[in-house]
Amino acid sequence: MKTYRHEIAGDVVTVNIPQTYEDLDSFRAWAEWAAARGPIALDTETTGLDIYSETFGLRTVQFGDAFTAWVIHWERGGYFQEFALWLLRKLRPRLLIHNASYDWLVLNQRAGIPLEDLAPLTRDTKIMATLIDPRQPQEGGIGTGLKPLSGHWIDPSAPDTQGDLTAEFRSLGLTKETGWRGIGLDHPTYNLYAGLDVILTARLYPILFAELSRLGVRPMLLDYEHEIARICATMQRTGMVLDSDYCRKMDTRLSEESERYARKARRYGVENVNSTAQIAEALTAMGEELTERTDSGNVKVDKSVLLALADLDLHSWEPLGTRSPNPLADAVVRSKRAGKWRKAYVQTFLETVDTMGRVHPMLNPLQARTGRMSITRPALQTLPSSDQMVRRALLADEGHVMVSCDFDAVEMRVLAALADVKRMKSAITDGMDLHDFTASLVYGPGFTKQHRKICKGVGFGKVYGGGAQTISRQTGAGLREVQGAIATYDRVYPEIKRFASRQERIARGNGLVTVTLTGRRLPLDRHRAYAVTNYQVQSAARDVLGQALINMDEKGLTPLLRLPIHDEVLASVPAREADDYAREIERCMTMTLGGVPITAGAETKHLRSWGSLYGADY
DNA sequence: AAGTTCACG
DNA sequence: ACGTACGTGAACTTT
Repeated sequence: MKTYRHEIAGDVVTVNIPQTYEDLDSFRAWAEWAAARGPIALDTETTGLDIYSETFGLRTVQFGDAFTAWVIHWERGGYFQEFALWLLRKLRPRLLIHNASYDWLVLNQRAGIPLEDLAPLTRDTKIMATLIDPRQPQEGGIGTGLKPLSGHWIDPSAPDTQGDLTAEFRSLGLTKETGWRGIGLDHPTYNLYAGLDVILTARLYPILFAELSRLGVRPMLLDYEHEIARICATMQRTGMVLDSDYCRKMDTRLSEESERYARKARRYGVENVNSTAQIAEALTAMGEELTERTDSGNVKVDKSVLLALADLDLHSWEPLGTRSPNPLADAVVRSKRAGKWRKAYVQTFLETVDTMGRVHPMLNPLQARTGRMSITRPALQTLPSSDQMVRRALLADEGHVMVSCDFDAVEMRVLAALADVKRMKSAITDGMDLHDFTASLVYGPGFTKQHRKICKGVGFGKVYGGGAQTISRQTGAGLREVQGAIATYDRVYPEIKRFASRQERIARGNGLVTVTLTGRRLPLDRHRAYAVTNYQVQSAARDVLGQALINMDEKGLTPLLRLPIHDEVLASVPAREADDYAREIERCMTMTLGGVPITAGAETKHLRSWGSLYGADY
């Protein structure tokens, strides 16, 4: 047995690395003893984060408690794998994992243990930490990584196992990317840190548990988050079918387009279309007046500035006919758009696709401060929606069609529920269009389309905490008119202002933390305490989506789910019963919140591509 | 590392 | 007293 010792919070802890069958037998004896006493912490070391690439490998599986860790060299195969599998399949102790989704998916993919088997055994210390404080260190929080949490709760001198290893990689001539694969399986630091991670996780658990109960966070919220984590991990495992041939054609086409317009920009002196300084200088030399400034005071040459110079509508890119188009501005926006679509989307699709032709984006069910989910590599929540070109690359399964189901104006409904806005609630219950109803209250029955637009803008302003200026800019309506609309809005829906000031007062009395309907604790930034309304609304809307996912899971729909997108769910459903599935998804997304009906509408064009739901048919 | 821009809800 | 649009991921340039 290879053994390392290390001091954590004044205790000497032991990291065992079994080398022989006899060593593994000792591991088994320890596991049986430990499992009888409580949960066992688990972690894995892998060759990288690309779980679904062919070359991905599971290197070690670590188990441990607060004093002892066992680093099992999975990579050595044979008995090493058998003992790890014995623990997970036969002994089945309760498990403590930091960021469980990752290890579930790794063990599912490389050890053949379904995540459905592991999830019910698991408590995730990252979820627990996020419910205590969701902020990252740079936002003024503790952080939710194992390193900052250990430093804060266990031992300020706890090693930065990842950071120190990265330094070790460099001294071995490896990089952050190649190190996890290239470092020797017997490297002392690698093994010591692999073991310390589970010891730290084991120590974190009781501390975070006590902290959650001290703060009064309901155990139900913790259970709910673990369910959502399982559902999201399942979606990640399933992935989405990619039309790779189409992607390659799109890659070529976008590359040509980007380069063609870049050449045109070069004729006007812009060598690099991504250089704001070059664009500003060249446009000024052409006699354009650039009046807008960025926050730091530089000349602003973003899309809205450039499209105006190119005489194009901000959304449709149709000619406006208000001035003679500036050819450089036109070339720059076109080159940049093609370049971005290619680099951020198409190329990431092709880089991340697995051998079965599926992409498996990473879903983080609890990423934003408000609890909102995020999706990365590829960032499938942010694909262009104005044009179906990029979304066309993603398909429903063979024999399936794509369905998307959106909540109806969920944030306004959540606001009505949380703030108990009487007239809003009855309008929603009566099935009226909320912005029409508001416009009729503000402007009378003869309201115009422009009036409705202003009221919609004011509604957004309420949800986001925006002022008259921003709403005026967004809606294009005059400042005075918007100011008047806001004043009337506040008169007809007086509960919103009352809710906002009440929530802000409570948060200030609670160390600048607002607690949501579901018991989520959301820290506010001192200078933006007004954001409390948005935090409350955004977070409750996220929990409505979470509940919908759980409803769908209970109906056995999880294998069909593809993506959660804030107020929308994307699913791949059998073509023949598509409409039945669409109705079932709608039912799962329908609920009431504080007496307000939350409804959803599913859409399908009975076609395979996601792009089919946007514009023309494909 | 900071700043800018652009894609989404 | 006043007024503040919210939350993300990703690529790229400049420093």
